[in-house]
Amino acid sequence: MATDRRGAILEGAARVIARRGVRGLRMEELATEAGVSTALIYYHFKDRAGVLRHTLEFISDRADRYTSGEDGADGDARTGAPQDPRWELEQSLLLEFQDLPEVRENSTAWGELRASAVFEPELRGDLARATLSWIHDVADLLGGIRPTAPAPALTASAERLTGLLEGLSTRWLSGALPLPHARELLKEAVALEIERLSR
Amino acid sequence: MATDRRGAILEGAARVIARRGVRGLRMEELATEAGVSTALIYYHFKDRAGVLRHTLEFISDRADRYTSGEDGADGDARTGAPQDPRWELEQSLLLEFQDLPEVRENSTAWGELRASAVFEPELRGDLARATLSWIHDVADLLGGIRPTAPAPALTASAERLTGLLEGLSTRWLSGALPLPHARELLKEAVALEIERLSR
DNA sequence: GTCTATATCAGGATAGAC
DNA sequence: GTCTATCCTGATATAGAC
Repeated sequence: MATDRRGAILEGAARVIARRGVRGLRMEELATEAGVSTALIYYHFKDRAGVLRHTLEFISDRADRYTSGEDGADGDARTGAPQDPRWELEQSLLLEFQDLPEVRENSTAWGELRASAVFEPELRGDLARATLSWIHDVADLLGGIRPTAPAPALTASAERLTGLLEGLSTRWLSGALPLPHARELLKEAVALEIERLSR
Repeated sequence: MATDRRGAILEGAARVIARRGVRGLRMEELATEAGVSTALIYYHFKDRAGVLRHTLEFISDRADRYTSGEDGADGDARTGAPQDPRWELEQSLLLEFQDLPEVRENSTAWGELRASAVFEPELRGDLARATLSWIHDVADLLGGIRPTAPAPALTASAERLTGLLEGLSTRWLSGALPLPHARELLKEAVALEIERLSR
């Protein structure tokens, strides 16, 4: 749980970003949040942009962790038993729609980074890499469900599902879409894509 | 084309926001862009927040205008002839994926607005209203294609399509998704939803 | 209505001690 | 590695002349 200062700063940054947004991140508020001085932040991360970059990395690692089931909500991961692939896909997508602090932080920060990348090209590289690997993972899960579907079709489905997820997520976080409804919409989309891949 | 200063400021603000984002809008850059002094901006709009409010209003009015076909890309709107409903639906969605300055400006500003609403609850009201009416319009178009589909199913499809559109739009604007590919993905999603509604 | 200053201040960044 | 203190840029906003 990061007793080291560096880790504490990153965790603090994730919380502050979730609260204020990337553009609302103030070095001093972050210092207070993490219980350190501003100078220490600069010592570890060079400048504000450095904080942002490393926080993005930190967040996507964390998302990988909870997405790949190590601490799945149902504890099913403890049994080494192979999961139903469709159930696994749904879970991995629906995990993003939970009202838990860590999930909310990740979603918020992710949305912020995505939105910031529109104006800050230096963020795009990492973001593109993370997105690509996410799409790839989802395509793999789809491939587990429809082994005969051609790769490009799997990728396209994964792009739509993850794109929809991002769109709905922002609506959720901005209070425009209740969580259960978001989950319903996404589940139905999964059903449609799976059906499509069997043709 | 707004020869008056006030209009020039709003047009300039739309351009600057598209370039720098809502949070990157600097009063001085706006002044230069619009060819006026900063003092004049404050004279007309009171403060930075005032500029933002009026610009967003300006932008959503403009989006209504081009979305409702007055200057459709093909000029088909001049003939009073009833359009093919599916073609009409695709057009109205794909209009958001064009690399024209005005469209880019509107999409960018809309994305910014949506992202800002996550942290600024006072923006949520207008945004929710606009979103709802958009969803309603799309559901109507879907109803024109599948007249027998029940209303809730139409709404759900419209929510998914508009949600996907927003998600893909941000990816496009952040350089993660080429425009033609975004269009393909969206078209296929339309096809899937229409097919679904016929069951 | 519009401009040329300029006051004011927040916040990013650094120096230097420990 | 970490802190205290402080500098200084850049951005909002205002005063006052025309």
